[in-house]
Amino acid sequence: MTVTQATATPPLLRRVNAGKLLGVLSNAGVMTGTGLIQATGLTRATVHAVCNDLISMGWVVELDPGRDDTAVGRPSRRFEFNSRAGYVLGIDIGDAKTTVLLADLRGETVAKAGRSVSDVKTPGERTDIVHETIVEALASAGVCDPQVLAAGVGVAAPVDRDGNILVDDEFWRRFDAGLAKRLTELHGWPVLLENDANLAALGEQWRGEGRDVDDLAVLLAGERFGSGLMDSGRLLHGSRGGAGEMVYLKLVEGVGDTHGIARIARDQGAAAVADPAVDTILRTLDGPITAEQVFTAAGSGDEVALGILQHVAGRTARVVATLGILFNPELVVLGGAVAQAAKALLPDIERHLATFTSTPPRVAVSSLGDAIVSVGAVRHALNYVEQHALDLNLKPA
Amino acid sequence: MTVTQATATPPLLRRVNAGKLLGVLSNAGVMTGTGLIQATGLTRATVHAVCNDLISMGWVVELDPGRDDTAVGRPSRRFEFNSRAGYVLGIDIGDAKTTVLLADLRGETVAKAGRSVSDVKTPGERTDIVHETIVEALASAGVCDPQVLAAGVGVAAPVDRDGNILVDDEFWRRFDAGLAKRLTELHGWPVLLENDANLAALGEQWRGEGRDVDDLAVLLAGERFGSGLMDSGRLLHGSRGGAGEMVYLKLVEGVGDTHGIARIARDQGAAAVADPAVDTILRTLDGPITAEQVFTAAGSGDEVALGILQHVAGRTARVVATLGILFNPELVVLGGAVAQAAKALLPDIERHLATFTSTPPRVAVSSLGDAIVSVGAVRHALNYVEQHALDLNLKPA
DNA sequence: GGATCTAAATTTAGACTCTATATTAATCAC
DNA sequence: GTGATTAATATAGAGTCTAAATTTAGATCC
Repeated sequence: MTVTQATATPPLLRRVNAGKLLGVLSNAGVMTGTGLIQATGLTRATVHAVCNDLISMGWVVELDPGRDDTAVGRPSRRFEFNSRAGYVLGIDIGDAKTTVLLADLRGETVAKAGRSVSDVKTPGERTDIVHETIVEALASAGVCDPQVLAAGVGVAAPVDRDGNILVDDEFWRRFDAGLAKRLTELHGWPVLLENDANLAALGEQWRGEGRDVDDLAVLLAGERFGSGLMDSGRLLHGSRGGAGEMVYLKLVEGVGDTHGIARIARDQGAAAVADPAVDTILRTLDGPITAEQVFTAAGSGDEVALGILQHVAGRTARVVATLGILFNPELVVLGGAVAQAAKALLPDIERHLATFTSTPPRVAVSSLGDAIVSVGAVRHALNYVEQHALDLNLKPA
Repeated sequence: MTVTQATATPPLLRRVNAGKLLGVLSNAGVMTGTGLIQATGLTRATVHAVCNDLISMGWVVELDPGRDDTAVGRPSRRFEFNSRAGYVLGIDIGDAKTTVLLADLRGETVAKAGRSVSDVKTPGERTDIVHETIVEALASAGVCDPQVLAAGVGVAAPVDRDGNILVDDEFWRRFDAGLAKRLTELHGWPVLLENDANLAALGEQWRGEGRDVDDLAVLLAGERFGSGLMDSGRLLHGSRGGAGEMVYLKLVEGVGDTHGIARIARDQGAAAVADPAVDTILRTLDGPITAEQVFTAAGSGDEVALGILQHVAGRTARVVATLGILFNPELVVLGGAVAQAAKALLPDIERHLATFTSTPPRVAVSSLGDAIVSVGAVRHALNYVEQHALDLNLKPA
């Protein structure tokens, strides 16, 4: 048998150089030809050839010639990454709320939409709500589907490296398996599923407390503990997407379950009120006790509420300690609904933490608020776009 | 200012293709030109050009032309990875024993040497012993230092991604910091430090129970628990090399410290003997109780010893559970001195494990015995060689 | 032994991308 | 306008690849 030889000419070098140049341009501002020569080590001829390619593809725009550094000589050609060459979506499908962020290719938010979902019954209903929210976000910015290059989607379930949701529960499997496919059918862009805590870690590293930190854990600490783990800038998934799963907490002394800060505060607040022997401001409040009320009461000096927060701090410290010791992140970021309130707990958490390990991680509170997952989802989509930039066809508005 | 242009022509494509071809050849047997064309997708002209390069560099040898598949036509040129183009060392510097493995570039062991070290006092002494063991291994195979391309070295301390040992203890820091530098001075080859449990994970994935497993944890379970974690084929290090550190076990219910299987078995055996009310074969044995004796006694039906092993199994299951849940490996391999004995505990461990998680990892016992770290160290060195192959100068014997 | 067949090696031509250098162009200062 | 300066453009040349034509080494058949 005669072997037929390879047919297509892979313009490998050109591809490599185009990727390199696009990388430089995408996280720098306006750059001159000379600047690119210095940044990439390539020749001027090559830089111009590649830039012309990138311009014709739509990834780069050329500005009027001008001068940045010197005031003499022929003005430089000036190139800029075309951050409006396309858009990405960051979608957080939470239990109670679906959030959609539309961002340009620099990650700047262009539009935002949200829907609170109280009681969703079927996979179809859920998908519909997500779809509506997306349509709203796109419409408010005047962006149409063909301009969207990818969507990152965070779900509260294990997701493996390939974006497959892996849960045993039949209902959720049907819901989630259908979701990505359905959204792609409806809109045409690729849907990249990822675990919500993992996206939170991406978000924190990108635009949160974890900038320049490559070994990072994010602890979502609201109703239930969940964690996203990043080692050397890479998210951990484990074999079935289960990395970061916190069920082991039931084996941890002084923790015992995966209940988060809000839940514990609320439960203990309610328990205190239920005991007539306990004296606390909380009793004077209407309706069922909320976590916020406990934090507020502690802020105004209520001894019982303070005691609850002490307990919560100790408990949280144990959770952080286990993560900190086994994974050795440089930083653990506390996120979720309670993040801001948890700021007051930081000193206590750090104090407890020091009793568990002599090399504790830094602990910080997320400043991304409830956008922590959707911001990470945007980053996830951007990563995909950067990876596949030279294979994507950009469509003008 | 005029920008001077890049000077050197980087033969990037050729490098890429050479790497690709070398990769194919290094884990295949004899290959024909045609076979390489099919494996790489390159043209015959390119394949031959690159092969000629690799032959002149020493990485590949050409055999007499022959035919493998068909019996007609012109015989093929036949190429083979030159597994004796150089050698690597895998060194395990354990508490009690230093083991040195000399392997060829396919990883086949060529020589082996070991030294038991009872009481070493100074960093210098330790280095001397390691050096002696290396010299012995090299001599017994007639290999000289210039033929050695790299050495992987496992130590029982945190090691970061760059091979730096990070311990607070001043003594160990001096010892370890000096070690790599000193060995390189003495022998000339690069020394790649890595944590011993991490190397164990590399070893298991390469030649142990973890073949074809990319998400893997190795639990060294002898005297003290230690773990090496691999996610998607990559070892975890954490920010200060501390990933896999087990001190969190002091927070785990039913565990409480990092004592390993051997230590617990021995301690509980001794405690049983110390209690005159307890009836056990162990009492009839001379000298202090050892872990082996407890396992043997259990094998012969001693109730007390069986009870101890039950306890050890439950305890180990908790350790495996925490790793399995948080990190979600496909497989947890038990390694260390007790590995073979622990085989008997597997059913019990798995039974307990199922009570902690509904998706437990597979659990297996290492078959690499006390070579688990040194085999991993060989793999670590081979990884380095593969990575840097085209930059290394091969020296003939 | 010589013709014939096959598969692979070798040769040759051509395309592409890069570097390096020479030439041209645009702007400012005087 | 002239000269200095800096960058763009054009040109030449070196490498590396693909693709197609040609040659070669052995097996088979008559």
